[in-house]
Amino acid sequence: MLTIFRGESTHKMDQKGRVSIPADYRRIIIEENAKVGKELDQNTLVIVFGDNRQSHLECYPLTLSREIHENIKSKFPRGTPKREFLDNFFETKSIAVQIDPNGRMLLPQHVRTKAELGSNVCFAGKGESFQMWNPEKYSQRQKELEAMFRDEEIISNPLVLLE
Amino acid sequence: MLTIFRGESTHKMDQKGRVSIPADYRRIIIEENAKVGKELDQNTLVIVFGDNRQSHLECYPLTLSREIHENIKSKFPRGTPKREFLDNFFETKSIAVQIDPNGRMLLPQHVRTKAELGSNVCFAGKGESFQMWNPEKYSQRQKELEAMFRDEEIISNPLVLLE
DNA sequence: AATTCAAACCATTTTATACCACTAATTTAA
DNA sequence: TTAAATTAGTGGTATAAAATGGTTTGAATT
Repeated sequence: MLTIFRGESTHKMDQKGRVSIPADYRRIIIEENAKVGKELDQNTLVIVFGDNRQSHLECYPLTLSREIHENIKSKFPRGTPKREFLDNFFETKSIAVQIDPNGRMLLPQHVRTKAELGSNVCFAGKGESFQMWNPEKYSQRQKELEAMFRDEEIISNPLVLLE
Repeated sequence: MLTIFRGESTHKMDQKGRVSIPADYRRIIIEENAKVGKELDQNTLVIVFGDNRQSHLECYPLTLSREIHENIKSKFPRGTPKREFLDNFFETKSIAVQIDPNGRMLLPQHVRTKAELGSNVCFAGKGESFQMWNPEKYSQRQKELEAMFRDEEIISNPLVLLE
């Protein structure tokens, strides 16, 4: 089984804020969460909505959420500005949601508003996490990404960047 | 594990000073307190209002309150200025409140006054603790935080801070 | 005895969760 | 390769829980 979030897809969100989680993402989340323990948390995922520099939602299993938390704690002493900033970004500006029996999650209103989500939501796998986007914002971001390396370097194949 | 205070929300406070504690925070508090023992203390939480450098309330379960207390005792000998300062900050300028059968806490008048709390209270999860804020003060602080790293470093994603 | 404040109780609104049903797509097995 | 079975995605409804407002009781204070 691949523990890599892959691919892009669009799902419906209803008025109550319910969205189906792509089935393969769901499997990865459950499988990852199993490593952490606690049966109760088994179908939990963490969603970071962050501050105004980000217009999408960043989603990950408890394993990665915990890794980030531990990183923050060990690298930045309590009371320092960076610590406060990071705690705020990754903990205050985030939520934990449950996967319901139908494989959906329920996004609270303030999160939907923050990410400008309407009746359609784009999912994008990003390896160890996945993202949720407003479809327009998403294709906009895609264009930006494509343009980003078009001019300076002529890249026939992005693999060259890995050299 | 899910014992991390997360997210932000706003709750009403009535004239008597009663505020609902976000349900997930409540669960974490109870779960944490269970580690300490004493059935009586099961639904107690500690609120530090501190001195004038802080305009919010810092709230945590008995486990953390105890940990802080032990830390102070072991690191600063009785009679030293630092010891006096810390005792004053974390013990004198704090209260222990109960969670009532409806999931609310009752804030005494002097604490409400100190934190400038009116009919709306902002809750902000901070990992091992959570905070309560006057909504205006809160959004003001948020702006400050966001500005804090905008100019000096170009951060497309705060994760780079973790490298 | 009157006043104040905390605690308990009760009721309503809102929101989240569970439950059920349908369709489409995919997989499995005959 | 088709029919049956399963899984995915979606919508609606019923139920439970959370948030909050109000009233009453009880203890402590003046």
